[in-house]
Amino acid sequence: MGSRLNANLQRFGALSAAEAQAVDELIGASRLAAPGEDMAAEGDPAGPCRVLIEGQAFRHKTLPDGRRQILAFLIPGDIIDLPGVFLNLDHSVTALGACELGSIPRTRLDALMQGAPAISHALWRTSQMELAIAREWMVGMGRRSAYSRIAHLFCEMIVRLGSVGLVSGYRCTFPVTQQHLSDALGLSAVHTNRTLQALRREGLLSFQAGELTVLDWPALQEAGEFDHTYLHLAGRPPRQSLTSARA
Amino acid sequence: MGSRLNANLQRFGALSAAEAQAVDELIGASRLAAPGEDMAAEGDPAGPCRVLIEGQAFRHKTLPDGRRQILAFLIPGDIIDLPGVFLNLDHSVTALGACELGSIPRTRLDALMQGAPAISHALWRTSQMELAIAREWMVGMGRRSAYSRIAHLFCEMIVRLGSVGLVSGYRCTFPVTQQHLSDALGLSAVHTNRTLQALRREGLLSFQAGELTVLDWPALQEAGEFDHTYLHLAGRPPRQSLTSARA
DNA sequence: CGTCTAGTTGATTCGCCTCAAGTGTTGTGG
DNA sequence: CCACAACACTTGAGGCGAATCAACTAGACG
Repeated sequence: MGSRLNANLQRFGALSAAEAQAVDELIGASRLAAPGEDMAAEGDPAGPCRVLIEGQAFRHKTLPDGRRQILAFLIPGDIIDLPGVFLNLDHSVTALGACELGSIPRTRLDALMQGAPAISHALWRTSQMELAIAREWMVGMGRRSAYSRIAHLFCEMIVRLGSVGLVSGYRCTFPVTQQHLSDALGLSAVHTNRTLQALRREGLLSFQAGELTVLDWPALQEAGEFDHTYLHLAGRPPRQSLTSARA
Repeated sequence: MGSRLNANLQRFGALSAAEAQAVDELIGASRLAAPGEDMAAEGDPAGPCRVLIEGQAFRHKTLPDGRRQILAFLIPGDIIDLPGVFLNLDHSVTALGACELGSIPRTRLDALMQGAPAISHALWRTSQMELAIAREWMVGMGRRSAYSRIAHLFCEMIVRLGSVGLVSGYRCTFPVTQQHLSDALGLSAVHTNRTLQALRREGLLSFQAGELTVLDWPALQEAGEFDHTYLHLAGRPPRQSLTSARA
């Protein structure tokens, strides 16, 4: 369903029925990506613009000696190649679990960005939201403790996944290993492990086998100094469970 | 001179003469900001879109207890309010030295983003470049040592300022205190001080009174693991001095 | 069953932080 | 012209958070 893209673009404000339909028609053939597959690599020239329809992925840079920094997690509805549309890609994108990808022809995209102001604005907003998330990550890596950082990331994923209907009962799929978490937060795997244990011990969450369950949402937010406003999702922490297809 | 904006937008690719003129005519009245003045604060609603014509500034978030994270440095030609055009601002912007600001009416901006593909694309590229810089900062804060991070930031500023003609002889104005550097890099002021001393001791640079001079550009790049490609400036490290007005 | 990967644990080390003074410079008012 | 703030920078001492090194366990898989 391409309408995941619609769900994404309309998180900030509704599109008209015609526009929404135009968005759905954007997406051509979809294809699958296997877990761990590199969907894009550093230096790739501009190509088609792909959308993550199902599954999760991450952007990352890996240094020559193996150190890796994860830059963003992508969830259904996110646009993979927005950076690559205008500049050469300066990082890689790898699938976490199995992914389904949609593809938008460049000509169609260009046409809409020129001719459909509402869609163009929606694309701008998603791009600025990615920047807003990056800024919050910088605050975390620069100024927050490991404990806070981990809590904050989990809060963020709950709200983001919730906004596209992938959270129910404070539970969601987040198929990352502790090593992924470490690389996203700038920590060692050992320290991430111990800190995760502390979060579990305090009863804030459970996290195993790629499934995250928040057990004490207020406490987790406080631990992470989490304030959802930077996500610009009109204050939509998961109050009631937004049960959704195949959550 | 509004043409600083043109210099910025055309760093990636030329605009036609007519487009360049349209860009220059975008900017209405300019005004001055005093050193340390907050030019925008967290939570500000969308307003006019301002451009930094002269001087430098920085984006930052300050936490309730006083910890501060600097998110970006803005240099002449940079657009201050790009994040605020589409979403409420989630951070503050403060002048470093004295600044001159130009202002673009929203209606004019919207019209150009719809009607002038080349300008619209140039805006997209600047936005994606800001994201690219943010990503590189994440790599630094997550995975690089204090020594590397400082070196990297200085390399970045030299290349960015060089791309708008504000570097001559590997020397540029960068009016930040050690505290600013610390807040940008996620370090304590004490440690920044000691690490700066190391960089000076090794003869890589001099940095005092807001003026940066790179004494050993190859060594500084190596120390910072600096690879300019993420800046997408067509590999323009400052070879020959690009002397410029009032540099 | 061996092998692989993810997670866990302990011991040790170190990069960076915090606290606490002290220096130098600038600006300001008496 | 001299206190004296105010600020940026510097230096020393001590401590903690997180890294590193090194096993070891447990489940998944062929």
